[in-house]
Amino acid sequence: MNDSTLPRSTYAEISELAGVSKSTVSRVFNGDSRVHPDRVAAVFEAAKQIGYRPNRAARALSTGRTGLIAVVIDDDVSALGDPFWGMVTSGVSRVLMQNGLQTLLMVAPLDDDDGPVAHYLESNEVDGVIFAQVHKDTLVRKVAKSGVPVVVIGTPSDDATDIHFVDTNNVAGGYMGTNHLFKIGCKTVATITGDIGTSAGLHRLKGFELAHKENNVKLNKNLIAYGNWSFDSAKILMLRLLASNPDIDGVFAANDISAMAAIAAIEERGKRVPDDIAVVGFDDTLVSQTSRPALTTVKQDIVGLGQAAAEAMLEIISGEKPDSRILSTELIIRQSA
Amino acid sequence: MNDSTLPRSTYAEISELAGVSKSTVSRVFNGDSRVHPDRVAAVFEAAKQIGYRPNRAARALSTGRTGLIAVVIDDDVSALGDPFWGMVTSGVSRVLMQNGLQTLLMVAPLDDDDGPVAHYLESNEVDGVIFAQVHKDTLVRKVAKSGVPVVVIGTPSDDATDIHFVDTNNVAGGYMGTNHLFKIGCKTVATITGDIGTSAGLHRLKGFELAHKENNVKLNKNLIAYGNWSFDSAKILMLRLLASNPDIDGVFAANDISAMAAIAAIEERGKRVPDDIAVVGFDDTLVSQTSRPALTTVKQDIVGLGQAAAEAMLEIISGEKPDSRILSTELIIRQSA
DNA sequence: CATAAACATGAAACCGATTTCAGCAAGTGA
DNA sequence: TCACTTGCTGAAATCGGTTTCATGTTTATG
Repeated sequence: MNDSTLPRSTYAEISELAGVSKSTVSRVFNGDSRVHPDRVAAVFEAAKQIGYRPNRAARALSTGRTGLIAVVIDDDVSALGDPFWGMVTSGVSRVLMQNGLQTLLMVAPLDDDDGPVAHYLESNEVDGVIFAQVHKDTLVRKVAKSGVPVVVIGTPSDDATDIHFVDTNNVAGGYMGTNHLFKIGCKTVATITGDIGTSAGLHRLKGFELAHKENNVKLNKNLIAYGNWSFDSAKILMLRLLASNPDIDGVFAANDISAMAAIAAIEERGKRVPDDIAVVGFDDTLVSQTSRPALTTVKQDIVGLGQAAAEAMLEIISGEKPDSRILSTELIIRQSA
Repeated sequence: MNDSTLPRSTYAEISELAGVSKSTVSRVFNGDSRVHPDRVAAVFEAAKQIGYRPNRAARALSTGRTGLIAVVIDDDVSALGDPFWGMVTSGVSRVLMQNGLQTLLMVAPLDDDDGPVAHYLESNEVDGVIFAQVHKDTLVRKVAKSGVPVVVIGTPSDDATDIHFVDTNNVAGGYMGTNHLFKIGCKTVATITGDIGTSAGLHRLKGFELAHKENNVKLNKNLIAYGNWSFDSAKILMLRLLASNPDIDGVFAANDISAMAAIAAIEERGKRVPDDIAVVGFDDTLVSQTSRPALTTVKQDIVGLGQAAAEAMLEIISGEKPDSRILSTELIIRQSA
């Protein structure tokens, strides 16, 4: 059954060695203040001596808490190639680990709210769930309703106000990027959106529209191309935009990868960046530094987003009701605009 | 204690509803063939009716298996920005999930073989550990010795032959990339290595050297620049190479990011890629498709690497002793060489 | 000084599965 | 028909912690 090569160590052994009961051992390890200092010392000493390691399964069984937080990432192709999610996850993992919790990673389709993933999340196998890249929030709502603490990275739809979320200020970011294009003199600014089924995609587009209003530029719907974060879609869209609107002199792309695609399309049509057309991206991932021309982009704190989500989760678990957090963005000016 | 909002469901309830004992319920769920078909049906029917969900903690406590596999990724800066590890991990996760196991992600420094991570891994909290990005294998050896199944992504040092590993054929890949440069007519080929403290970095360099031998080109040690996978280090090294060896006409970079950096450095010095200097990368991550000129690179199956690691882990757990697997590489010719 | 309240502790029940062991029923062989 | 497998089943022990409850000991209160 248990055939570990390590010597087993249990409360029973500590209790024997320290001359106290299992109950007292448990109290000591859980910081119960009522135990006499001498016993506390004896227990710690005994534990150290036999190299005690707690058995989490046993603890989980009796407390109902597993010490695991699931991070659920939507399993579509774009999730894999984009370093974004790895960075978010490492931010989550770092904070959780510092607090004695472990990160359970689930890369799975989120549109199935009755599949194995849904069952797993609802079954108290984890103490909380952090959702990322949400298109549909039916699964999120279902899990939240089952009583499991939930934090969403991104902004849930308006009618899910009871769900805690952490997000980048994508409206401000979209505004910032677009506004920069107007400020450097662009007259005809197009955008390649992200997936507007996600809050990030939608909000960045809102920021784009807001910048038009603030700069008293009439919004031309023909200059909005609806993409899905991917290089291929963005490139096709940019080529189309150039064909139908030859006077474009600025492009705001909803992520760095789309911006790269836009630049590729623009140069393919014999125009130059930034001289003929300026391009602004979003994310400030590695590509924005490594591309040529280096990409002017709206920076978001990706690792910080993961950390904030984990911190929110910790607060919720400890019974607090934290406010949702919106992280600010910053314009990084390089060469492309 | 257990205050889930879901109705609790246990073997006891099934047993009552189905009119059998808990023992029989357990046998049914574990596929014990001795149970009478009628009872099996009754148990499944009862389970479905009350919406039974197993409690993994309870199972873990009595079997000693947790159903968790840890993926341990070395926590240095390069791990974050590089999409490589996210892709590997998603490959692992997919295979494990298909087999009812969960992926526990630990992003942690691997040089501490007596810290909390080490203790956790040795404490039978997980059924197996997959290590990635290994510089030093002291922790790996320690965990393996403690009796926990271990799979390494990468190749461990020669004296750790008992540890199972899964790797890309980096020597062949390095050869392939370098050989291509010779085949297209390059005479003076430099390389920017990865971290040669890792097997991947070292083996790609070996492949570079091998290609020289096969092409009867004398190896010039001055053309080897020792990098660490990062953009910044690679760019500085490339600038140095150009300064000291003005006749370089080909560069093999140990990863795509370094190749991007090399191209940036080359163009900064007023030379053109591939006309003046051809550049080959390694990985075939997204950047190699999105860069301009598009990067000629050695493709490795990154997701497949994760999948292979997970499959090896499954075999080890089920008592087999699988052979270590070496995945092949493929040259993807684009524009940069 | 008597009584109540606070404190410190151990015995035992409990969490929800798995597994051993014993026992009953049916089938086999002599 | 008797002894003996073989097949199927349930009671009870077990995994390693946590928690309740009862008890003995101090300290505070009137």
